[in-house]
Amino acid sequence: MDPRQGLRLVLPDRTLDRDRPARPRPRPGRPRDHLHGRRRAASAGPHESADLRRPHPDLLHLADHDAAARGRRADRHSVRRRPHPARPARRHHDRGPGHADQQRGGGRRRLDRGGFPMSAHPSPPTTPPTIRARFCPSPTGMVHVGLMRTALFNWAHARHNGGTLVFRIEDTDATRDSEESYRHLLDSMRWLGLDWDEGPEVGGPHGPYRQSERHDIYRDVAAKLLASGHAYESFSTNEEVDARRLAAGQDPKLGYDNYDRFLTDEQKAAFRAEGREPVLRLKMPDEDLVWNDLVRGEIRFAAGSVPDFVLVRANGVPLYPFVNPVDDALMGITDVLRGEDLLPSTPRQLALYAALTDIGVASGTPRFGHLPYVTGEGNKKLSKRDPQSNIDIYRQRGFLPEAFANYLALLGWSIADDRDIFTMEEMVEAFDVTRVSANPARFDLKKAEAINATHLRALPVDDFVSRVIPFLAAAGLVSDPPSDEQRRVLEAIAPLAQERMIVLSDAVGLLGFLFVDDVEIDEAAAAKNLRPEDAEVLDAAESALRDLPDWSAASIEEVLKAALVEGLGRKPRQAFGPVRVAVSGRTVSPPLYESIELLGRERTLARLEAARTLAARPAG
RNA sequence: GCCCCCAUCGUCUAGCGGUCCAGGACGCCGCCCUUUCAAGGCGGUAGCACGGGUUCGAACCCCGUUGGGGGCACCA
Repeated sequence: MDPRQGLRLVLPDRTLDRDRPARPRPRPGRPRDHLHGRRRAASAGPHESADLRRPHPDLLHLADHDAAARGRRADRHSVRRRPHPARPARRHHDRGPGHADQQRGGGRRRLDRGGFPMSAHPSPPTTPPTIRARFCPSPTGMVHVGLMRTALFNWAHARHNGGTLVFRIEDTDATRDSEESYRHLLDSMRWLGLDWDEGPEVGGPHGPYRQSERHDIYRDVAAKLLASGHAYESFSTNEEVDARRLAAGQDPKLGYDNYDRFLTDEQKAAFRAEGREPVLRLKMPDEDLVWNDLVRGEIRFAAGSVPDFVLVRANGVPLYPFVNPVDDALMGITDVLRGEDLLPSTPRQLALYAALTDIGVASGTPRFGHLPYVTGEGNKKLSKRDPQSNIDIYRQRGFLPEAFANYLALLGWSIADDRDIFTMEEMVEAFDVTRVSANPARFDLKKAEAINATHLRALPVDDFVSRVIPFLAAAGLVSDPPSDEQRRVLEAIAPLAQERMIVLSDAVGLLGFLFVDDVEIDEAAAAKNLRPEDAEVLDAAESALRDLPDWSAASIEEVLKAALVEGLGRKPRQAFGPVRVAVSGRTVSPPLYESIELLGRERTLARLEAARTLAARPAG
């Protein structure tokens, strides 16, 4: 898509006028809602849409929002919330005196709490806006499990509410971004089963969806912010700021001191004459910045605690804290679900949104929800350095995407108090951001494996077979597609294999012996079960099987028991151990008789013979 | 240093002021089943960080302490 097109679509003057707050008749329900968000409407649960979409006292919501922006007490203007029909709000996060009354019985975690972002106008909407969530990673390096958990929750949130998921690529940092990583991101999304309604490769009305193609848009918005007085040019160097703070007896760590807000034209001209180019900073409002976090409740930053921040570098390159909200605004994002690490930057975004709304670029402030960290060993957040954080290793080991998503979902969310296995569909049906936990969650490989094993066992045989084939093929055990004979063997062994596997790649070790001419016998297994005194077992087994007329698991079991247990007087454990190792090369295998049946007489006898030779060797 | 977030078994969680001497899952331990390994069945282990309030009643609400984490860029 042509970058200019996006610019034309969103930034012409009439667009700016369209939603001006001053205008008497706003348009609460956007026409484009008809294009999107209808997809899942039918599958949305019976009650939650009411919660999200019911007509609401939007004036009060607006007051709510504006109060926050103005530093008044938001709660004073809030409405008592109607309890959720199915589930009342669960906690009260409000802090400080004077909040309790407002919250009692209502809770602050209802979705409608923060007001409808897109309805910042003084007339009740006839069609409540649909939810527009987004996922906007930057394509640097490998794909992180925490990142995909964020993607999952955004996806589930959008799908549950019959909303739209926008996928945007934040590739403004050319030095770190790579095309390879971009492709990898899309691929990982698709592997996990997360689809998007707007974004790369699917398009949409708010493109382009890669920031690298949107520079003109940012330039334009920056100019408007400057012209309207919301932003100003700043010439101070870090050294100058530090010096000023020191001189005032303050800690330089306080950061920028808003000094350049008050520069006169003469001063600016003087700086330019020196050859200095200004950065563009946003003028932060002089009030508390407050919002009602979807997962954490009310969060407040005191007025003056956040300095004026840089929107655009001196060299003209726009920065993430500027570009991200601008895109969200232009793309009509209503719900921002992102990592907890971004929480401290939210007050700046709130201020930016207020400015963008004022100049007509945004039509309100979205709801924010800050998802807890995914941590590794210890309590540190899982870093990109940690090999455990790379989603590829799970995929390569043969985690099922739906099982991995299931586990990821458990990192901060639960479907019920007595259940933790579910499908993607069930997650969509039940997902409620408001019930996402605020505590960091440790990534537990053991649990992830257990969840995967459960999903694996539940797979229909043919599904299991087709998923396991690529792994066997990669190991050179079967062709892909497999031959008829290979398929026959696979289908027969599948039910027995499924309950012995944790990940798909386990099939290589577990089933390999069925697809080769000669097994390689594991040394430890041989040492344990192919000793000289075990030779008699192999002999007896061989003669019992040589002329067995009916080569079936049942007959094999019958003659083997007769020959080894009754004939040799061995305990079952001693009787079948050597045979198992001879046949499969390992001490652990699928059930023996079925394995022998599938192996066939010829290979079985040959392996018994070969093992016999091995066992007869003098120990050592 | 400043700001912010978080706090229930080892881990992930349920808990929404009485139904909780706290429920589920993973892990771990034991038993049963059993040709191995699993699966399955049964049982067990283990937790409300601490201190003050509020209340007839607190895991739950408030305050504080402690502990953990994160953020404080012309990175994203």
